[in-house]
Amino acid sequence: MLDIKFIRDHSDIVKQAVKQKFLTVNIDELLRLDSDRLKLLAETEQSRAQQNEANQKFGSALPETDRRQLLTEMGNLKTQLAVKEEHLKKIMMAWRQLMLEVPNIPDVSVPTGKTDNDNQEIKQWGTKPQFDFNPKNHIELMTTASWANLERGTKVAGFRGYFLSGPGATLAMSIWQLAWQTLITEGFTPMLVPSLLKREMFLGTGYLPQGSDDLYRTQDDSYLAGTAEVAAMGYWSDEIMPIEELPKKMVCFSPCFRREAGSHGQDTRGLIRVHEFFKVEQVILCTARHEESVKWHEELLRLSEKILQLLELPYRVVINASGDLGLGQVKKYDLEVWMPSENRYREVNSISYFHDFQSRRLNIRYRDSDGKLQFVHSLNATAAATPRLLAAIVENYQTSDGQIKIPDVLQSYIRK
RNA sequence: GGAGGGGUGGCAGAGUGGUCUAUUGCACCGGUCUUGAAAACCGGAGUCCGCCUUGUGUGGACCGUGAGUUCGAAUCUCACCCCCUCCGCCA
Repeated sequence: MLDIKFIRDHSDIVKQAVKQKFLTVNIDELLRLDSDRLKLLAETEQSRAQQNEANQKFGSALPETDRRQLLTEMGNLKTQLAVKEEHLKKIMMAWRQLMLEVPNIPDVSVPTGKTDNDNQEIKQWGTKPQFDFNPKNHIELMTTASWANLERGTKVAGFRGYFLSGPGATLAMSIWQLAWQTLITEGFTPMLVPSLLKREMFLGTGYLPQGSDDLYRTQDDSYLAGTAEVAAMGYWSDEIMPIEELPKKMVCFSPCFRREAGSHGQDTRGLIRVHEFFKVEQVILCTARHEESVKWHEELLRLSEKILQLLELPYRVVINASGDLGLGQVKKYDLEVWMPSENRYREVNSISYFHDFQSRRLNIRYRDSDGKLQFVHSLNATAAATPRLLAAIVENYQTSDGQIKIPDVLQSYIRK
């Protein structure tokens, strides 16, 4: 959510952001509603002031005739007030709805473009493996070695279901461990967070109202989170954080659920796109300065890269195009790992910052050195998501006889 | 799933229709006293929104949330959420 004052004063910038993100939010309509809202607000508040004044008189001793007259006057006032309040309530509902749809402003360094085709590559790291044979894809490699079982997966869980077993299962856990330990060493607080969450947490983080197709909802109207970020942010909602807590760096582990509603035709087999996976996620809350956000954004990029580097996986860094940004994101880097079987890079990490877009919705604040309340800035980044990352490892570490080497850095997490 | 008790400021906790500008205590900030501190005493404090003459200004809202009754609700009614105690079921 943006500050309505900012929207009023910089409607051109906001409209530009709507265009850049290829959204359809009527900012002029919002501004119209807003001025109606303020006008009605002033009127109802004036009526209430009269009401309060009359209440003072009722509290004191009053001659019976005066009391009668006042009762009649207040009865009329009540009727008028009820009409205004009803009107105000309608306007407020429409206003809130629109406010939730207003996107955050992309940073100037974000390339304008509609899809991930317009993402801008800024770096490549590592050496793509050279095979003197036709590299197999992760599905063939893993099912042959009984590291994964997709038939059982779909039998039990349905479309996009999977089992990991044997070394495949153990390796997945070792990847979590690698990310987990690496980030704890970097000063992150480890957290296991819930995934079954209240609706308001999704509104607060910007996944609702527009993303409802991508979320699983329960019969109790709670939702399954697609990332630990939702719970980690919700943890601090409606709180005033002691300034000493900032920057708050959290490393969170959780199962992640995604309906993938808009991508039924894509990656229909294998472990790249699944409904249920596990992720180690980095979340940072920092003080409300753009330079702070940028600093921690670069730091998150460094840490996410570090994990891929430890795994010695060839990858590239891209800046996401404006149309590929989420509603609240100011800027996002994706890390894409080289997939030999596809001869292309695939996204495994994304690293974003939001300024106060999320904290304003979730009401997460701190008191600055002047004693003023400020909304914190928030950022988050993937550290390691399995099984997608596992699939990348398997493909890059395959040998000519269909075996899979274990990355050196994971050896210590594995018994044999 | 059943029964009961609760939710009031940073914390504790009073308030059962108007005199509430929410009692009081603790913690906090300022002052008096003191060489300094403590104690004592005096005083002050919240958040959000609006308005203008931008001030030590002014109006409104905030007692879990939302509706309702009323001229008027922390207080009465209803629904929901959350917490506690006990019972049942279960990992």
